[in-house]
Amino acid sequence: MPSLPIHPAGLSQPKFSQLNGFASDFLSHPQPFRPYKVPESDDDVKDDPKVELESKDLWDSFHKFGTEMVITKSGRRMFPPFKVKVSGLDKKAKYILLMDIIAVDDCRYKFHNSKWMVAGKADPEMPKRMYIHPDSPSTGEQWMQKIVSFHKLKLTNNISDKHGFTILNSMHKYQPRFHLVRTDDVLKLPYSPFKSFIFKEMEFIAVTAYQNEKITQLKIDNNPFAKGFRDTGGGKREKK
Amino acid sequence: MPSLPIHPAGLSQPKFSQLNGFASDFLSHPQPFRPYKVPESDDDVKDDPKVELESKDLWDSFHKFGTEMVITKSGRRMFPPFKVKVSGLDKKAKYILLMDIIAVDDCRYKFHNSKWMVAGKADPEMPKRMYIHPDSPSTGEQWMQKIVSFHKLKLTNNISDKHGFTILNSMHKYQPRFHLVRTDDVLKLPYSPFKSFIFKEMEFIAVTAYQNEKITQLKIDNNPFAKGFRDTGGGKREKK
DNA sequence: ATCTTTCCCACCTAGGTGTGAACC
DNA sequence: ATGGTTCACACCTAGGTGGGAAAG
Repeated sequence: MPSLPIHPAGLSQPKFSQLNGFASDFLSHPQPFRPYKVPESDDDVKDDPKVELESKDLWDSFHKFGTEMVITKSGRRMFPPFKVKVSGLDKKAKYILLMDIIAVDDCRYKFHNSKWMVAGKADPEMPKRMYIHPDSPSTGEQWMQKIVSFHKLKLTNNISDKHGFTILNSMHKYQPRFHLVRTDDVLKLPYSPFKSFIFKEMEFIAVTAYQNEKITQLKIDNNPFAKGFRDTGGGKREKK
Repeated sequence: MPSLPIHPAGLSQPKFSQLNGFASDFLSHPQPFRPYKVPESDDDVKDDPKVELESKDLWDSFHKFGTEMVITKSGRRMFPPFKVKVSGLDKKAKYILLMDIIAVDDCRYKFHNSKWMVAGKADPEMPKRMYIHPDSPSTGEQWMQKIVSFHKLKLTNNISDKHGFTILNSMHKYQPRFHLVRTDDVLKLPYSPFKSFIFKEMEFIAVTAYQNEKITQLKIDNNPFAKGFRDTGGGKREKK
């Protein structure tokens, strides 16, 4: 066997990526997590995680009118993007950061007379996937160093989706959640201490086309990719 | 501590990513690897890795004229991109795949009278970084499933580069190498069995501007991002 | 003078937006 | 008739090309 002199001049941390950062199926059934802190253990006095939602003001301005998120067959990102600042982690410990999206209630909605109203019982929900942040696992120090972004998560209404996108029902209400798990390996996820966070202002209704024009305008005004639809300056379209 | 019901409906494999897939500095000094196969051990009869260079014909057509790779301050990809098909791995074992680029000789070159000639002794080399494939570590099965691409590697001549790009000397000759390490953790890299591969047709001279117009033409004809410079059809430029 | 490097540019690829008509 | 969904599209962001003038 030839033996070349290799000099690894610097090596990075284990991360998640590919498959759009999404999940495969070897742990495809709901599993309970162990509580985050077990008083008897020595391991858990080392951190006290705090999580702050980025662009809270922007989320609030959407939430005020009733946030809508478009879902498409080919997959659509959320806007605003879900980003958090994390602090209070154990710098040396490894963490996996995840998010998922759960149904808020058992209702189907409709937008009638400029208002969202209950329109019956919810359709059956598809099993929800966990979106593991592609940098996972990383040390507490690395997570706290920069803003953690989940903007690559995609939503779809295609129940046959093979990309690993999050499948939602149109005209149903959802709540994103954020999970912080202290572990160095995905395989240990189900048995590792964790903490979960919910930001009420991130609640939204999934739609295939925007219902509330105030929401449409907020998207256009704030999403750089929709700049082409702005009245002012940059865009080429004029309001009539 | 609130304990939300989490259902991880599928979890993916540990990967590398971010920092452009590049290295940080906690293992920043050359280290010897253990030989790939140790006869006394049980662990090593499980695989017999084979590696095949993708687009070998394209590499050959460049190599025939003397491949040149542009290096810039802001970082430049290689073209053709380095891609391999891997086979003969242990499906269940985990591997980390890496590449690096080493100086071929101790010479500085110049392009004179349409030929590359030695023009003196080489300039001092910067320490070379290992580029760890962002999907690392993954199982043999996953690596063999699809073509493994290192196209995101970037070359630079900026000795102060902070991105983790590979720093090369202009007008010097280089040889990319490919390394296959059987391990599930970067931290174990220096002590894990490995195998290295070299493709002679990937040898190149680093330049800040193309010297051989035949190389320029091959790049334009084959790199999709240079389509704008093609004479034929798609492009808008006309040769004069 | 000659050779090499730098910078901005037009021109691409790749892919994220809401639109509005068509479809169901 | 109504309401929800789909699709091609123009218009963006983001970033990978070599050219050519200017600089070193």
